[in-house]
Amino acid sequence: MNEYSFIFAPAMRIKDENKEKAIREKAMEMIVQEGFDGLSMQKLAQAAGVSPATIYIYFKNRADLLNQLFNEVEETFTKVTLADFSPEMSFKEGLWLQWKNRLKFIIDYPTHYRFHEQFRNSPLINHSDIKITPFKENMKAFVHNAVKRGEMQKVDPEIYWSIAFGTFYSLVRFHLHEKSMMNNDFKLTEHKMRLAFEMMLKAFKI
Amino acid sequence: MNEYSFIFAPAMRIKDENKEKAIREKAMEMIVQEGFDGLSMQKLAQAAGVSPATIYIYFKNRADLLNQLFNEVEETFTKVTLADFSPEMSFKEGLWLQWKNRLKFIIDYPTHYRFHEQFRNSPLINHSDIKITPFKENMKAFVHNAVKRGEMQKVDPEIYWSIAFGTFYSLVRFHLHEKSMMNNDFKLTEHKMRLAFEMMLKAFKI
DNA sequence: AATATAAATGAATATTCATTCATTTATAGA
DNA sequence: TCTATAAATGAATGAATATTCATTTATATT
Repeated sequence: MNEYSFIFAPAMRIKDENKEKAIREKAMEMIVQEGFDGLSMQKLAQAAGVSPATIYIYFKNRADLLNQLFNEVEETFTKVTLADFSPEMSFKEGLWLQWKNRLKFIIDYPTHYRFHEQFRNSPLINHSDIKITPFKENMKAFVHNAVKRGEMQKVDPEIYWSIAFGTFYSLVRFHLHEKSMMNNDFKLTEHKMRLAFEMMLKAFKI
Repeated sequence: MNEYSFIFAPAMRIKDENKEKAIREKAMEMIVQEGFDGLSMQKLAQAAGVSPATIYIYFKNRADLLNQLFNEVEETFTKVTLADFSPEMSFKEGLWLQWKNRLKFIIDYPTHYRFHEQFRNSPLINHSDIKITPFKENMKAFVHNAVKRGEMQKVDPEIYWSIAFGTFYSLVRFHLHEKSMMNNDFKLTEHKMRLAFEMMLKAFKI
């Protein structure tokens, strides 16, 4: 299949997109539920209703499968997180939108999020910085504007990030797994998130 | 070997404690470097300079090894973190000591810390709440006292935790791995930690 | 020195793994 | 309807896996 298909008119069986989708989804589910070593190609094939050999039509090998999944997740994450966002927004408004967008991603794609969490620092992933560049650009410009307008004090980016998002992600962890710590049933509602958000903001006051 | 050994005078070859220690250490290193599936019993045996069968003298099986390692780490963590700490301390002083103690743990036992990070939410671990109870008791009393003395506003424990420690652990992640985000060489010095700490504290002001 | 005990072992076992390959199957165009 | 093409497959391969077991080895006491 190439751009001259219509001229040379090849006749070929087309790929069944449902198969690839099933493989991707089941793979993520298995990894999230049983960890990376819980994913065997044969068990995955069975779960996806497919022959083991079929997986190798869509993915070069196990490592490639893993990397494709990871990249897919990062792409979706960036898209959801930057929705309606602009670096020109006021510090408070922009940061709150970030929190809301991120919560949306976690609620809408919980498996993706947990999968990403497992591999964010894994040596098994080829972290190709390129993909998250637009994201970083946006965040950098956003902070720059906020400082210029005197809406927040100037700090190391890591400190900014840790207060603004470290707090948020800790709440998310309570929401998602840490049932044993503290209370046993913490649900991160928008209301609770707002409470934490208002407190966190004070840290940046000049 | 039991408490009546001296009476019945058994004659037996004694365990070589260096062997167990080598197994434990190499196992953690291998897991941290290559992930849980990078740990095979035969490779571990080789790395520890021991026969595969020897591992099974000290550990019932692979899962047991993992659990023992995890428990060992949590024990050390609790000890280091609670050093010199008292729930009677002022909010500011107590929280700062927590940050310092935790940083000390991470600096002194980086492998332990990374190992713990990998398995904190893993289904492979039998999380036996019991172990961290003294720790939770201390923290609960500490917050209770601070609220009573009017040093901080009363908030959900998860929100308190997320601002106070979510911020800290995010800094630690930058320090330990996230070389690709932001600047490429963030070193968490006590000075930078103090800057972040002072900002974070403002969130709790009444 | 002899002995009883458990530590320590290397080789063996049975299973599971990722990947390949010779065939078969479905389908778009002739 | 026929044909060329690539999708899809089930079975096979060989390497690696966790665990076991029949022996051997070291040593504290007699």
